[in-house]
Amino acid sequence: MTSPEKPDYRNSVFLPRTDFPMKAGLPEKEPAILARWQAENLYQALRDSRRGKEKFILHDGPPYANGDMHIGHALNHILKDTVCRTQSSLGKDAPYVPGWDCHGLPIEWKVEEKYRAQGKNKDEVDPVVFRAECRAYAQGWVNAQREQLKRLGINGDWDNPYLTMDFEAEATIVAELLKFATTGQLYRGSKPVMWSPVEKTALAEAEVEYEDITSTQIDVAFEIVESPIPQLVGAKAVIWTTTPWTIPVNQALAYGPDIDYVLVEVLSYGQWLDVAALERGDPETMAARPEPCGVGPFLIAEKLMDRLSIYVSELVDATTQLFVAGGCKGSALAGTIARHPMHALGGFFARPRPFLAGDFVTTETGTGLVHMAPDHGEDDFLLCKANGIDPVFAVEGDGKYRADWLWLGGQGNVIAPKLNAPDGPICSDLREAGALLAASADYQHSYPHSWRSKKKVIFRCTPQWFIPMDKRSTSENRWEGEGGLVADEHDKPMLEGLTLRETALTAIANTRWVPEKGENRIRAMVEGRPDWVISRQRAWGVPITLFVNRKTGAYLQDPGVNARIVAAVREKGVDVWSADTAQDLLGPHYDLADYERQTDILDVWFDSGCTHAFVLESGRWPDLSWPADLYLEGSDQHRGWFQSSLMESCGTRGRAPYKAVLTHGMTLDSKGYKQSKSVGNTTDPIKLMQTSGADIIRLWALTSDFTEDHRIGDEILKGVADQYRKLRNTFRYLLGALDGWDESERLAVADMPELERWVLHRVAEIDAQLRQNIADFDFNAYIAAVSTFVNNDLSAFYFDIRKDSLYCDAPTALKRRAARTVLDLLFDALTKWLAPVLVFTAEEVWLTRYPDAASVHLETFAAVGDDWLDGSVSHKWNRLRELRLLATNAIEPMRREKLVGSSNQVALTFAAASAEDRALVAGVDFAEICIVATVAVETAAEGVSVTAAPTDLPRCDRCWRHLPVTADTGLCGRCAEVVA
RNA sequence: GGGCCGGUAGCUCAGUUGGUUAGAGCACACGCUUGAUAAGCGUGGGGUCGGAGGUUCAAAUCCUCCUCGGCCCA
Repeated sequence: MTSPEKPDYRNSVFLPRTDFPMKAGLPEKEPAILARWQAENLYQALRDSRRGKEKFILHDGPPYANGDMHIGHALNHILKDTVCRTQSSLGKDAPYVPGWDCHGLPIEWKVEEKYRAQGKNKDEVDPVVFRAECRAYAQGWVNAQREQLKRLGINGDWDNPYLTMDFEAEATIVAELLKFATTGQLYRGSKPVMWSPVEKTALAEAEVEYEDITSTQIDVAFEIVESPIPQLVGAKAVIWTTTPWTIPVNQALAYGPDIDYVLVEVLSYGQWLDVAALERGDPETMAARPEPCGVGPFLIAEKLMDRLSIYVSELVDATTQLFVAGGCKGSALAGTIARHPMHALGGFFARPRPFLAGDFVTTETGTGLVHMAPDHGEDDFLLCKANGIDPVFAVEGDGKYRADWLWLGGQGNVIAPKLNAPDGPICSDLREAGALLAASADYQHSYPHSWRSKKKVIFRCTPQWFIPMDKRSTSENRWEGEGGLVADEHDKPMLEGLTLRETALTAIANTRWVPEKGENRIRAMVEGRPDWVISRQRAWGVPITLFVNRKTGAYLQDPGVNARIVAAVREKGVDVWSADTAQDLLGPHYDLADYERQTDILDVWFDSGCTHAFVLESGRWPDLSWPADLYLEGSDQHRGWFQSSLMESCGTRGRAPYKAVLTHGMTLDSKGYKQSKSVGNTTDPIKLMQTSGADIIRLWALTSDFTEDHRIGDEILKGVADQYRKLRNTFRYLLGALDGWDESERLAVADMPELERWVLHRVAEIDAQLRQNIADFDFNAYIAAVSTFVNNDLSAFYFDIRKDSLYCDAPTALKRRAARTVLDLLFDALTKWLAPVLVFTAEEVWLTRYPDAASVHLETFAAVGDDWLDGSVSHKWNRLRELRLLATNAIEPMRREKLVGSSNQVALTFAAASAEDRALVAGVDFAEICIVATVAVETAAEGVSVTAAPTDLPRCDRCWRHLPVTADTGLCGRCAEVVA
């Protein structure tokens, strides 16, 4: 109860007043702000306001147009948006043209799925119709993701995004491919791919699933016909396989160079044999040694020789004994040659089967010797290729051996259990040839199956188009077309005699990688990568528009034909590459009958590798230019887009299409595990926008260390929301304290108290730091700097001290005017600093203060006054804050003992040995700084200490400070004047 | 299985070329304020720096191994 005689001075106090609510309500508010931006065309307005300014070109890596935005997309786009917005805050022109990757298998799949649901087979559908469906499907997801990204507050040219399926883009991709063709940087080779004999098509890894099956395992003897080790000649190398059907395509044997091998004789003595004595070389036993029994001797890994005993006893009789007649390291087997069990058939089967050293050979299963069919295995293919052995394409697309194959020609299917069975044709023939040591249909293992037909798939070599990594460029095949020469210090055309790999490695060295470790990663990958396979046997993509001469096997290189093809694609899209149009595209000088029109399409990575050409260089987006200042994607893109773009650009322009590359890590769940829908540990940004708001997600993205893998989860988001609330309340306080602000209040810095000058000094310091953080793309440090400033310097210190002046001083008081001037400057600085991060909240704050103003996002950072940085003020106030800490520490025990409540009730005694400290405290209103009643300064013998006691002074009824007051009014002198 | 990257309070992050007792913010606990009030201020507890070994006068920091997790590849 207020006593009646005491007037209530509440209404004479200038308390903060604002409509800006403490509770954000972002999910409702953000869409309204978005609508406003859309209505005023913020993106275009920003371009207009930065016209002619220094550019910063971030080139958007295209997400795949398939499915809703997930947290990884959200993070990636928030970072891109923050980069553009912060660059824009510095006054640069930082356009952002978003794009999508639209071709490729996953989309094709979804469309096929739809057909299957209708009981239709993809093969029955006209490719033109099929591609139109794919196009529509991709466009649908482009539209969906576009809305989701807009909702996140990403500022971009959403009305004019780039799509890799635009006819213009498709034409550019074809043109880029033809540049590789023109410079001789394409060749047709072959490579084993996953192949489904049922669907008669190549499969991608994602189309394959693994199932447990039981296969026939066989052990086969290959007779050695030549070897640097004479004892080996005539011996039988034992191999083991679970795919008997690959034996008719065998071309070599592989051994492990470090594996120990033994030559094992099989003795049939018919009675007990002292093997130990034999191995000792005991002469008596040796003399009585029986002749080998006719099978063997066998070459096998020492560790696996027990395997022999399993079946030799069956082959000969139960009394066999194994005798190790010699041994060697695998490396000694180099130069050894065997012959195929079916060598008698002649031709292919009569060729020598060399022993090759393979690192992949282990002694975990089998015999330590591996039969090599380069047609049907990755390891086999690479090892044979390195030794000059090419695939023979004996198995056709339907899984049958080709008709002219000497052994089993026209038979198959190779995945049929019957063909591979122990009593099937392969085993029977091998048995007859005396080469089959064992066969049993009992090997259980996991084996790839087609995701659709559920049938087994095989590895099968098929012809593919490649871009060579190590072919030396020559003057006649260097590309010097448009875009080839760019004025840039790093730019060097692909030099005479350099390979694509060398050019790319140089480009990597000339690129800024953020964080730096990204450079290691991509360099290692480029150093080790094989030739780029650019062909796919698919429908939804950009065709490999090559005509191959049926006689010479060379692809046609005619600028006129190429120009016609590019023009046709530009006009009509990829459908224009068809059998019907082929002759027209070839033109009158060539006869289609002489040429094989390629029907493969391009790897979608080639598409994405061309975006720099289509988007930056084409002029279609006049705000953009080539090369990009920055590419910004997840660290997985070192293998993906960063590399495809690098290869494409190096092959055609001799340098990278980017000056710098920023990578972010993957977003994991709260425990650090990978997010996956099936585990159910995903965080859905779309839901989060509906419950918490986009600004919360944005703040999360930037407070995490996004350069590494980072986490998201409820607890983390709660912390982010707390941090958001602190920032929001700071704005609320600023708005409230600046209520009724009038320009006439503004005071020059020189007229301000030192406390205000200290705040401005801090603003200047932070401004400099933030600019550095922007240059480093270190947004984590950026937010931390702003947050710490708000918490420590403002909320806990400056605001707390200045409440008295703001609430109780007369509006004309210089101190209050100085404080309000600084609050105004702080409002300006903070709003603009946070605008690139809390894009919605900053706008809400800005428009609350300036309802008729244009968007805060058109602004640049607040100008820092020349006179703000002040080292001596900074030094002095840093010390004062240390001394203030002693004061708060001294007050705390009194509070606990209930001697005082508010610090205003405290009388401090400051004792210091240092005259400097004493002068410092005496030279300022230290009571005001500590928010206490009085401060007495004393000289101490040593050190510095602060003691606290309750003050005797009465409380002013208006300002609540303990001061001398006039008895009748209950007011201190200051308040009496203000009230009067 | 291979290459690369990472593990610092409950959470998010700092931690210079090795150099005092490893820091900040948030959260938590306690207290103050009740004129920023579903706010603000103060004080406090909390870490064998993933584990083990090594180098060194000295290790979160350098080396080796192990472990957990991630990306890419096989």
